[in-house]
Amino acid sequence: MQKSMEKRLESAGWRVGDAADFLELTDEETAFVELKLALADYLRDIRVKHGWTQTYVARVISSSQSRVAKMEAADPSVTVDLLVKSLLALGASRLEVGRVIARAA
Amino acid sequence: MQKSMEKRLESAGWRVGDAADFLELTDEETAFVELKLALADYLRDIRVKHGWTQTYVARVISSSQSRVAKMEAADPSVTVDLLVKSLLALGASRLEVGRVIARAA
DNA sequence: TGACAGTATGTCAGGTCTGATATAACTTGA
DNA sequence: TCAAGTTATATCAGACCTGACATACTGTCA
Repeated sequence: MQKSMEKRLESAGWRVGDAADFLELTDEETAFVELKLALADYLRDIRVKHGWTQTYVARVISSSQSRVAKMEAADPSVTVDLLVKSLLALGASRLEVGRVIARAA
Repeated sequence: MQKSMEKRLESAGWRVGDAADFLELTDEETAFVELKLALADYLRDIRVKHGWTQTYVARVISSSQSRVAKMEAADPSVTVDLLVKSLLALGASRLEVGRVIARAA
């Protein structure tokens, strides 16, 4: 695993220390977090591409600015459900969502 | 929308009546439910293909038989998170999950 | 430097989801 | 038909997630 990914995982609220510590994450857990990170990144991409603020996005998806920030950070308190619903609310298609998830890790 | 899909949505706990009632479901909501149904169907496919019982799957994913049944029925009380985690626990890859979601509605 | 817009982080009450349990319904073979 | 195996449905306490709010941080412009 690359350092950059470890950093993302850490800031996403997952402890990633030395090799021994890292073994605490099973393959499934890693896959799940990466999947969440992919959705989170995509959410930010869409927002930035359109020049929207987190506050604006929050209004569109009936949430709050702070939660949008947490979503983009793939915070552990954010579910895949919320990410997917948000993406759909912002106009992304089911096909798009699937492709984002399927993108090679 | 086909009758068969309306039936799936209904049994998944979503009210689908006449045309007017149907309008209560927004496009996003429909896309989200269909996404869940796709994951649910895939979970059942994997299980049946391997000849596993719901009880066995429950043990593998550290859950209960009743919840596996609800998952396969795409019950409203089941989240996408749970479906995705379960699929990953059963050996499905992130790529596979993405493809299932992306499959044309 | 200050003021401002935007983003990040911490907290929490209320609502939702989860595994577990009980039990009903369905299938299949003898 | 009965019994055993499997799946479906109902319920609930405890765990978790959510939007909202407060506040801190960051960048930018004058």
